[in-house]
Amino acid sequence: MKKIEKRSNCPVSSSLDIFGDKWSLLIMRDMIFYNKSTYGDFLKSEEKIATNILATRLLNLEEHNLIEKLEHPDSKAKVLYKLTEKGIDLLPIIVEIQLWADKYFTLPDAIKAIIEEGKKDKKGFIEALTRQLKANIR
Amino acid sequence: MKKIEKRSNCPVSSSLDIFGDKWSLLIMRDMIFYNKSTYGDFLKSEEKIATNILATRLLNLEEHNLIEKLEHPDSKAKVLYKLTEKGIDLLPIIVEIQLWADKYFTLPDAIKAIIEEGKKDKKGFIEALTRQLKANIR
DNA sequence: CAAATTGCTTGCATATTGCAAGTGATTTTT
DNA sequence: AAAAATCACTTGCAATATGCAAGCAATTTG
Repeated sequence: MKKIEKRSNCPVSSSLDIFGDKWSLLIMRDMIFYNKSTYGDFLKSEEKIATNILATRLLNLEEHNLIEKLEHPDSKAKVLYKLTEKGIDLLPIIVEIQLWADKYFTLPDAIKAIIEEGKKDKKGFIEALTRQLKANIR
Repeated sequence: MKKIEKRSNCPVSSSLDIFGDKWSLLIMRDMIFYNKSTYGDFLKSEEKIATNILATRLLNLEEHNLIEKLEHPDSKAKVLYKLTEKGIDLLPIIVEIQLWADKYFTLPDAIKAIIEEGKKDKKGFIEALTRQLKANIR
């Protein structure tokens, strides 16, 4: 599969060993904020991930238990990718990235609207969304 | 130099376009938490970044104004890399990564000690360290 | 003033990413 | 029930990024 080498015991380094690439957090964003759950959903994202890269990233996320691969209830042809608690717990990181970007980039209004809640009440927003997402996986 | 293509207007995507690789946040960690400021300092880090990679990452961070390259006060042979406000503002992201790692990895005690403060009073810790770092760049 | 240090650059091997075109298993359409 | 479309990938190959080792010019140190 993949060679997973841990560069050090530093928490930042160890975390980046798992999701420190250009795509993993975008997949997690898709699942957390846009409820995407199938291979096709991810392929349709604005950033246009290549299909083979998507496959390897999904595998990696699954191996590290950030997501789970399940049978899709609607069809045998589909696969359901589902967030785990460990994956949902990346939300605070993603929110902080959004807030940083909000401070230093000019963002489209549609996106600013999504961020607005986290800006006004970060803790509350993260807690509420986390609770909602975790309720969904039980 | 480098081809910088913005994949989309998504804040997460745009941010990852800048620091979404395996090394950039480690350099920022070194500057924020360990007061590293020279090329040699970064090379000495536990993760053993290759010298050419370090050079390109520093250039990239500088181009995006996360760090500044200045004359070193002690010696003309040295270069001083200094955090900018934009760079210091990555601290909340790094702290959230540390807290996530603390939850899901077994970390060495020495590192747990550093994280402990952020765990007990995240907001206070981030604010205090941010203030301190920003005081240093004026 | 020779040796060491500092901050890189250069060349080359290996690994990762990206693109385009399949493929086989289902599912939908006719 | 056959044909077409959808779905989740895989495969081959080119382009790019990473990693390793050596080299180098400008200081600085002994």
